[in-house]
Amino acid sequence: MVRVTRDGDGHAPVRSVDVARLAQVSQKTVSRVFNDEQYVSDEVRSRVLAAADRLGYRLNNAARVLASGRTRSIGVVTLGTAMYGPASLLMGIERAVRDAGYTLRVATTAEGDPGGVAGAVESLLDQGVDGIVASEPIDEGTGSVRVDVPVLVLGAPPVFSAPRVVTAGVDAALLAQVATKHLLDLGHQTVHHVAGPQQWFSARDRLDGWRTALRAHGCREPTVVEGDWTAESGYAAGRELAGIGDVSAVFAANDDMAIGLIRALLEAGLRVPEDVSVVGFDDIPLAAYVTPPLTTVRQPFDAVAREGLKLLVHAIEQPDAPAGSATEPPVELLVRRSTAPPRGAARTE
Amino acid sequence: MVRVTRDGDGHAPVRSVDVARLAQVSQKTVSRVFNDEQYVSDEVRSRVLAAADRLGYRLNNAARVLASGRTRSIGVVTLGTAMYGPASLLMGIERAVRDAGYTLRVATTAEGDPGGVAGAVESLLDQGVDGIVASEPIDEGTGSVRVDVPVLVLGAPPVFSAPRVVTAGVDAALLAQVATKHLLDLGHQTVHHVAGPQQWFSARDRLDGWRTALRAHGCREPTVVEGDWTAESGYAAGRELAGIGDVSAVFAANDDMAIGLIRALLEAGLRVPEDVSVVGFDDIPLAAYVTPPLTTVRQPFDAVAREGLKLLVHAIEQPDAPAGSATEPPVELLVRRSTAPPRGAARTE
DNA sequence: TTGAAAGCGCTAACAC
DNA sequence: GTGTTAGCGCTTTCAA
Repeated sequence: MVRVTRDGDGHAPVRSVDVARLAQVSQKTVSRVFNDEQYVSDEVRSRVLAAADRLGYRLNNAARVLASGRTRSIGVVTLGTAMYGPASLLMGIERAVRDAGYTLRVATTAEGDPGGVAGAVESLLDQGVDGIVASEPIDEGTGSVRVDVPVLVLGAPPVFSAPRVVTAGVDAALLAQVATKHLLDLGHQTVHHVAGPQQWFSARDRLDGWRTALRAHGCREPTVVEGDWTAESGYAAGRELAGIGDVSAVFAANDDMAIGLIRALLEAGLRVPEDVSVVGFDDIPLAAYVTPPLTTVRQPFDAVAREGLKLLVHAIEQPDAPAGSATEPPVELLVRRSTAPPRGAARTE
Repeated sequence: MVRVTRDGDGHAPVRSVDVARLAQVSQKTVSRVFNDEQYVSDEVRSRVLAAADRLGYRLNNAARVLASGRTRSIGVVTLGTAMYGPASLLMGIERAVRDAGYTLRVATTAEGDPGGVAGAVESLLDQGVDGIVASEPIDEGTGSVRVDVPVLVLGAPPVFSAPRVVTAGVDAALLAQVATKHLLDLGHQTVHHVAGPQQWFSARDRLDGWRTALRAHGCREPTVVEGDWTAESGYAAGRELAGIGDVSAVFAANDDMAIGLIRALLEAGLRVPEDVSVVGFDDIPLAAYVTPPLTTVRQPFDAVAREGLKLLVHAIEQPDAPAGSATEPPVELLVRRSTAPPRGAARTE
């Protein structure tokens, strides 16, 4: 199913001088018009625009970048996956970048790709960007990468050495704590945890939050089962937990794993939430529609991207001004139907 | 949660002449080394590399693009959403672009954004790209956009006027037909359809495939319910269908809507698949883990992106050679637990 | 195998 | 308000 259409070629490369000649003005005036500079009379402006339109003129970006030293583009390093979290963050970044008047360059890293983040950053730098966004970089233990443009790190500590490193992100530990506390408040003796891969900073934060909540309630801390964010790994974790026997509440580090987990519990003959309560993390669009509808905490990806980018653009455009700070987005716990008080209420099993 | 680190600045802009001076060669020789051209002795090459390394030299991309007229970058126009389909396609494109030795520029359109695709294409052209990928452009009825670089259209007819327009995509109609036929073969009298938004070509193709299958079996064609790809709209469609009464099988145009649909059926007291069978479309990673596990057809996003990009790169690099053609990916129907023979077997209700 | 010269198309700094 | 003059840092001839 492939069609190919051949079409006229031979386009004459139109430059600003050509437009200038036709409009009977200097080349610089054309430049002024196309940069929305002041000091151009309306009459000249429209003459230039008309000429440009007639010739099909388009400003040459490479020449502009070379002459000005500014690319007006921002590069983002992200994990090359369609998983809801990373993809949402990427889309939020794209929107924010565009709103700020920049263009976007993307470089992805595969998980396990050695020197992935560092390599991706190098490639963006080669392409020429005014700033870089590292979206949920995983811990590669590479020490730090030297970069000469401002960097925004989303969802991780500042692992770069750059003129300016700005970080933003939700307080994942706090969200995890809220999720865990919800289960504890329901009366569960303790809460098991299906964690994300521990090279991810956000996975560690969630684990920390879970642990904090348990300690605050003086609960014993069950062994953690580690997944890889996929529903499949959640399913495997679910089989493992179903085998243990005394599991009454589980906090999964993301919704996908929570859904896989629930599936495994169901297949093991356990009902959710009657026998086991499950809380997820992210609030993916499907969370409210799976069976049972999933209780979870929301990650405000858009807000994080927007806030972070504001800081980055500030660092790019006012290199000497102090950076502002991102406002903390509100915590949202969405209680749906996958959680309930433990069986037999206030009775120990 | 924002930390800012201030770091040394004052980087001297190192140019190839600086490297040349230090290595005691001409600037052109430095250029040769960095472009992996031949006719450079090993000794000179290593001297240049050493000098470049010492100075921290990095080739200026804008200058290179300006002088060569080639950007070695490809732009992609995509819908700015984290939905599984578009996001998967984007990730597949990114990988394919990188493998082909190009860099990626992204421009998104919001649905309903007037002149969205055309505007996004313009912006990519302004940035300078050697080729453009239109990923599932929706029908804007804008006639055609004039572009002077090759264009790859994914999942839609060639709506551009360009030197070369190449299209690739799965045969959505065929997949939809297979999905529908599966239900019919199970013994269902007819199959209802929850369609995607009809400005999407792929939504229309799925509708067409469904219709074709029904006709081939001589079935009556129930009224179509149109959703917007979200689980929420699938849920709404489910409530509507549950009200009808004689629905025994439904083909949803994507998995998200199928999941929302199932939720609504369940809430209306209908069991899936005992009372109603449901088939989705996409095979999202969660499909196998929701309850009940969803029968669906798989969209091979990666293969489509890879095949399409091969054609695009070919069109960019050999403008005069005939375009090859994409090999059709195999159709995959994944029968899971959301489909079964109708209640009461071969009996009309 | 290496080098010299001439732009690529624009913006910046300064005149008028 | 508008024009002039220099580059930006590279690749492309063409010589040597």
